[in-house]
Amino acid sequence: MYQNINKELAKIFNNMSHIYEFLDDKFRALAYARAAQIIEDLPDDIRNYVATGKINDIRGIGSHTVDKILEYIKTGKIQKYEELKKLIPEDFLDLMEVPGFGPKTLKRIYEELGINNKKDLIEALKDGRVAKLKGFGEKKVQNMLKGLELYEASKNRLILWEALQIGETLLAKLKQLKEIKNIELAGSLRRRKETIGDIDILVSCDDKDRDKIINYFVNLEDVKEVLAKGDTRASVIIKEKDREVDLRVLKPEEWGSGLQYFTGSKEHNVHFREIAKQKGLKVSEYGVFDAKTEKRLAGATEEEVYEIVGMQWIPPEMREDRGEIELALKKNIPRLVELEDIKGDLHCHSTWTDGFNKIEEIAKFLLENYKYEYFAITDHSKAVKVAHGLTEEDVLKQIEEIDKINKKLGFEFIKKGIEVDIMLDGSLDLPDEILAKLDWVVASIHTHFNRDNTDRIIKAMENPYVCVIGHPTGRTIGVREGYPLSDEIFKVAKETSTALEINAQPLRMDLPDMMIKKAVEYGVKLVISTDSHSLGNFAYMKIGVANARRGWAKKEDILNTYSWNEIKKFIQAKRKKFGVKV
DNA sequence: GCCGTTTTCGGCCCGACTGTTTTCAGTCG
Repeated sequence: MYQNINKELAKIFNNMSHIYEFLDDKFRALAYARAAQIIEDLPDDIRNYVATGKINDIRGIGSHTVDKILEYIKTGKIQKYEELKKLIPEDFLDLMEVPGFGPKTLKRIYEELGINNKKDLIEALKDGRVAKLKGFGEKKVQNMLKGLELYEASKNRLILWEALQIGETLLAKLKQLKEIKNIELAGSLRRRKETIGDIDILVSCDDKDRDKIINYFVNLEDVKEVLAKGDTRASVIIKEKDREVDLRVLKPEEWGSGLQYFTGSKEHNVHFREIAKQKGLKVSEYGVFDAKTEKRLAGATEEEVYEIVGMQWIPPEMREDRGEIELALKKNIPRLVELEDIKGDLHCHSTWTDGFNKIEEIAKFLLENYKYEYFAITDHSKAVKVAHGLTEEDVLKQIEEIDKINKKLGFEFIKKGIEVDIMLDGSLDLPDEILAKLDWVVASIHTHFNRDNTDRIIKAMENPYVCVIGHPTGRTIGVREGYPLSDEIFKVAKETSTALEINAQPLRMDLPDMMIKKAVEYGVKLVISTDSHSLGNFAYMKIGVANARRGWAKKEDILNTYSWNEIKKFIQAKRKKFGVKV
């Protein structure tokens, strides 16, 4: 059992990258930034890669970096980093993340004004000393102060769900302009990252309509402040959450290359362009060109942009440079799961515990608003006292009620389920005789978040009646990190025919994308669930599917894309394996 | 510091905007 060290190591390499930027060694800076990103993205503790020797096969991590990783594992320190830190004021490492505070700017302030901390720097910005430096000026200083203010305010990024709401609202308003030919959300929002910094909107139109569209955008009632406004783009701060929204305006023939470029990720684009370059092509947001003749070869659609570089179109959710480019070159991009594939929601709560709606109400709502074939009521069990969890008797009574409602509906729309609690020792807080009477059993951890919970989850998976592990890592985005888990859980999930949940609550998104990817590699079945506590929550399915796609999950990896009969086979197979009554 | 079907040396994605200039550097995405 271990505490994953990838994050701390990535942070160090990221800081080293900043220091090299400060020292004007931008290519070393780039190399370290890449190494940091790669390490942060690793699905496993880096020590496992060291132990198996796989560390030497990772593209972007060379021998010098490996040496530093080994040094860190052995001593808890990296000598080179300790030396580098002495070359830059401590505060500047964080400051370099602030818009307007680039390495050159900070260095000149340091060298010419002798300022080496954030407090003095703010003072010098305010009293005019910085503005007097050659090449600086009043406006630049104001922008730096503004950047600092914004940085402090937006340290917490928006969660995907909030960003999507904001983005789609703005999209709807812009769509009213008939001059707009194409429109899409771009950036990390289009890739459906779990947290979003800025919101990017892309439109295409004829040249003559550009001004009108940009002016319409910066004058929307949602806009609090205009940061920049040019011929091809505008940046604003919107009132809601003080968020930056960028609008880019493209020509119709540049739509594909522009959308590809502004969707990112940066790492994906850099890799993509490198490959294009090797093939004698030059890619920019304006199109794909022959590097020699400058002849324009593609750009109107994303498909043709990827195709001319010899690749399949890549779904935005995969564009993180995690191997998707290699797949696309081999024309092996999988058909990822889609919202329309989902046949039911297998985790929700009713008024029996902490939900807001009665079971019958939920059933009618889902029949009217979703094309689901089934859904499961999975209220809490008795250990969850704050939610008035169900006792054995309560479960039996709820089964009766569901039977009655199903009879009224004329078919078995509602499946009888439970979200049973996993105790500290891995046992469940309801007996097997009760679980055996239910159609669907979610087992979840709601206590002891500060320990490695691999053992508890494995023990729960070894219960023949547990169908799926709910929100497996227990994380809350921006609030609480998930508890450590070893890869053993994927192995045991596969062996015991237990599914893992992709919980779609906006603050959970649990499993996280990289663990979904790993589960898929292990051949583990997944269930995308909203964990709804009110009718509006069922809409979260959209971001659950998005998260699954970020983990490269296909339709067949997701259990609730199957009919109930097929799901029953999955459940029965597990019970058979454990030799209990099917 | 990384990487290699032209390379173990010499490259490392590309262009717009801003503020400061009067042709450009720095920053950003």
